[in-house]
Amino acid sequence: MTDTADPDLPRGIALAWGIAADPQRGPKREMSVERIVEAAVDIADAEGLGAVSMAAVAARLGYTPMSLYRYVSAKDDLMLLMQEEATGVPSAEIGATGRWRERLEAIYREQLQQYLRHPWVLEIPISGVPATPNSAAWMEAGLAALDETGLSHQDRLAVMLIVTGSAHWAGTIIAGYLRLQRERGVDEIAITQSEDALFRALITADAYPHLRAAIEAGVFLDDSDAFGFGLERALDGVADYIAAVQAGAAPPTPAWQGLDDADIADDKRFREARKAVRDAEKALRDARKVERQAAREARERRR
Amino acid sequence: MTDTADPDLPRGIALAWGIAADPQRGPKREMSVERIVEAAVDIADAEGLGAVSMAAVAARLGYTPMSLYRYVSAKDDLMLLMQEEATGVPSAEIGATGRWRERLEAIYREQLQQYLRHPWVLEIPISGVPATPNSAAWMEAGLAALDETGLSHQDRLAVMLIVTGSAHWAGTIIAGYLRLQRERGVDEIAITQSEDALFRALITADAYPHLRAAIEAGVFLDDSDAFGFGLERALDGVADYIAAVQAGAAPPTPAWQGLDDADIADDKRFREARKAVRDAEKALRDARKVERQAAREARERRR
DNA sequence: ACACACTGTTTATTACATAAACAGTCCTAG
DNA sequence: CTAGGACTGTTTATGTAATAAACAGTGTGT
Repeated sequence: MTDTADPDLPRGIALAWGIAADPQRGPKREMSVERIVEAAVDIADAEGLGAVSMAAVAARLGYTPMSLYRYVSAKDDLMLLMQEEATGVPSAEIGATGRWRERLEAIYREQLQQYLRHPWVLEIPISGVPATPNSAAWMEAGLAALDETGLSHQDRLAVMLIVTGSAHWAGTIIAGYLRLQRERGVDEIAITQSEDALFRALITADAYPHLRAAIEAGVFLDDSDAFGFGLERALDGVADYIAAVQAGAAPPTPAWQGLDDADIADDKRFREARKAVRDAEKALRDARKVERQAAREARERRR
Repeated sequence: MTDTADPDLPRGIALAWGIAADPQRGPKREMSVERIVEAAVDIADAEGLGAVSMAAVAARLGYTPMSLYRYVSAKDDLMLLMQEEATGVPSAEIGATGRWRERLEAIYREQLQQYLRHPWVLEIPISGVPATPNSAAWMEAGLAALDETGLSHQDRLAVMLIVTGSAHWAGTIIAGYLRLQRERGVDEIAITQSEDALFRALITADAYPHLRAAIEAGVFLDDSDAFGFGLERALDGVADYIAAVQAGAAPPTPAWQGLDDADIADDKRFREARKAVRDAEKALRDARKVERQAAREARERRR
């Protein structure tokens, strides 16, 4: 990794892509960007984004606050790397099985899961499409799923915007409830009940007749998956649209000109690197399998 | 306004509903909650939420920072009131004209407009359904529009969640671009172009074939309304659903089994499995990094 | 071998929320 | 009609941030 980093590339993005220049002289580094990010993510997972201060991260690693700035140019930089770490990559299964709809649903579920595992990601402001490897991987997975539909590239992107938006929205609301639970130290039922009570006290039938009727019907005590409902309706609509396009209503831009890595596919080092990626994918797949198994068993044990 | 405020009602919410007790003795008040909120909103509109400090608000009104605490119990309180102010109420036309679909579209448009007028609202974390008069008014307008559909109250709420979620998501992304424009002092075209260039440099066809193809097709230079597309698909799906319900068909409500590992997060074996997954993810990320590096070098060597 | 790029540390500055104590104002109970 | 005290806006103080600047030690390429 001796590249001269692009001078106009934001430092955080360069780090995320692993194309930041590493220093050659001077004393050995004791820390690493990875360890710093890991510590920061641990803190955020445990105590929220607000608890992530440079001092707290440094303390967790046993250093002084200022030392972190040798690795990360500013807190914003650290946040981008934390986001990238928490975003993760889509599971390999998504790319393998099923039709476009199932695959998009799987992406939604996995993204939502990531948001609930790391709810603080939702607090980081979005500035344009994130130009990092992991977020690109999610987009890639979605576009691959939509390949069979024959939609235009524009439409595919718009559909992916629905999926990621749904996950983001669901994550935002659900994480809000989970935060309330944690803050007040009570369970979900207590929260919904006190919320319902508050509404009953404030929402009068004369000022808000329809909302009041909904409250009376107990909608705020209901725990059905309203977000899943929303996604299903949206995908129904997408299916309609695809059918219409395929019936010849709108112009489907033919989308698939072959990939151009053919020119380096015979390069030895590249082939090795590619094989390593496949192996790593397999290892991840296996680890996820074990995780699911452990989750099942833990639930079993709980009962 | 001499009500004894509910003791268990959060002060901010009491203020929002105008049922907070006003003091009876002592010197005349020079300020008012309204003026404070107005000043705070002005600052946030002009310079972002980050610029709203107690000191800044006080300065704008010509007072010292601490004086605000006589009117607002804490900054969180002020934020809730700012949010309520910025949320506003739906325009009168929405309740008067059109079928459910047009009315929901109008709500979406107005909500999005509010978000773009006051983008800082999107930075305020959501905790449960906001129990304030103005947000209740938006919900009321939506439920009223859905009255004619004959859907269950649960379904109506779920549909409203789609509409508000769409506005929120669109606002989040668009506001992100507007912020970039303001920060860098350039126009929209410059932003999308530099973003497109960044993508072209980072997204390779071998690692992200579909995404690369989309970039080649110019999707990131395209300025069509992808969010409007998303809402229309979703409402298409809602229309299908309404038709199915009215035809008496059993509505398909898919129930995914729990996403929440929260209940077993303290299980030792599960935690270990989860850590293994994270390690595997990291290994994959590293392998991908090496692969990209190898691809770059292979191309270099080829020349 | 030595200059100097680099390390982690120390110290200082600035900005913020808010607690506590204060002096002046004016309502209301006696 | 007056005194007590509730209430006003202010001053001062405390604790927590991010990060700039200067520092003394370390190891590498020339």
